[in-house]
Amino acid sequence: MPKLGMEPIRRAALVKATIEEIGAQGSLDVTVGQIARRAGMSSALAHHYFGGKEQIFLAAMRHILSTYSAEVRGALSMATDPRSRVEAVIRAGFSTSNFRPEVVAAWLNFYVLAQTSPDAARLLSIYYARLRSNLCHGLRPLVGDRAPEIAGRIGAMIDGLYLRQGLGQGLPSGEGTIGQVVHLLDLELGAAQS
Amino acid sequence: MPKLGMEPIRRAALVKATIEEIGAQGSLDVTVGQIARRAGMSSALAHHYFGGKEQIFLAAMRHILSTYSAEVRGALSMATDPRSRVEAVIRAGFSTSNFRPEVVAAWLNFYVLAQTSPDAARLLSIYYARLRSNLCHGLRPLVGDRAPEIAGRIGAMIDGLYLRQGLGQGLPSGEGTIGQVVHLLDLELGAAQS
DNA sequence: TTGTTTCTTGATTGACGGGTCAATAAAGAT
DNA sequence: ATCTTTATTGACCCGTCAATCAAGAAACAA
Repeated sequence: MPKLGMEPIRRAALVKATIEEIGAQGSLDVTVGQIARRAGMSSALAHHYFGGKEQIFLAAMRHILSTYSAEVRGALSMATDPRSRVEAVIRAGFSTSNFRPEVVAAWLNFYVLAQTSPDAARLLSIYYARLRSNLCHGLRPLVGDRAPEIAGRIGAMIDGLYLRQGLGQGLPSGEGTIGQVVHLLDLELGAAQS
Repeated sequence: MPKLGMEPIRRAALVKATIEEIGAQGSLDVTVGQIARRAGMSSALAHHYFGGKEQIFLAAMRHILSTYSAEVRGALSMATDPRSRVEAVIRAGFSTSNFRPEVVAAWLNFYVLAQTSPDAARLLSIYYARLRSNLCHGLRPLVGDRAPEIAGRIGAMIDGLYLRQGLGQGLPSGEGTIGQVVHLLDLELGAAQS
């Protein structure tokens, strides 16, 4: 049965299974055995390819982050004016792929992991820096030096809405969630003009 | 050595030790043994008084929530006009006692617990309902029917800033954090007037 | 004194989970 | 044909941890 060149296939399957398992179980405590079973292999093979549980999680996190980055790039490529740039970043953050319950649950899991794992903390800070940079890039032509603080507030609200969604305390419709952030953007732009 | 009437003393010591241990260790995974050792007793005694690990956590969460409620009541008692009522709620949420790293870490822990424990989820929803109610009560005289959605945005930003603080990605000064939310309040009030 | 209740812990149990290892099997290389 | 590399797993080890239990020690009641 052993086919050659299995490594990338197995790694991708494990990353996919990790995200699915977190979402399916709802819990943030998933075992390597559960992930491996969902991916159709033994837990020993998961260890063979990744070395440990934490590295499996980090690989899943990198996958989510790279997907997110690609979506942001795609959305930005269609934006012409600064205002639509900012909206593109917000919409990408709340895109269906990022907003699926299992991905939100994965984010919560990674938040927890970032408390103890320097690698996870580093990845998270990269995400924050990128988000800030993307928002500032669109905001600076509109509000100048006030861009960083406005970006901070928008980012905080995105995180807060994410959290509530993950806890099942958010609004039922995800579209309304985007509207909340866009509303904040409107307020900030209106205040900066005066 | 056994003194009589130890139960309330032991329970309070365990609640205090639970919060301290979460903050001291930084991690969200604390064991009953660590909590009991910090409280100066054996893990068996902790089980004797609380029955299980989850109930220890829930007791600590209830303590934090009741402290928070008392602070909100105290701050509201000194507010006269609606605007200062809203600010009082915001300031109480970011009071030094709620904003200490160990309390923030405890909140993250309870978020995680709420994913699996119905009791924890119930407590969290009570917190959310109270926060919404407190904010709406102050906002309604100012903005009328728009109070609920504005309260939702303010609450989301509070949560988001909490999250960043817990992850060490927030601003160094907690005072600036309050300013962010007050800034949002100003924007919302200004927009509602027009 | 003789129970009885309250407090307290060391020792133990049982389960779970991450990680390792030897062994097996296929595919290619020499 | 033999050797090496890659793939794969079942079985096992070891540590951790929640929860239990039996027993001891102090205060109190009879």
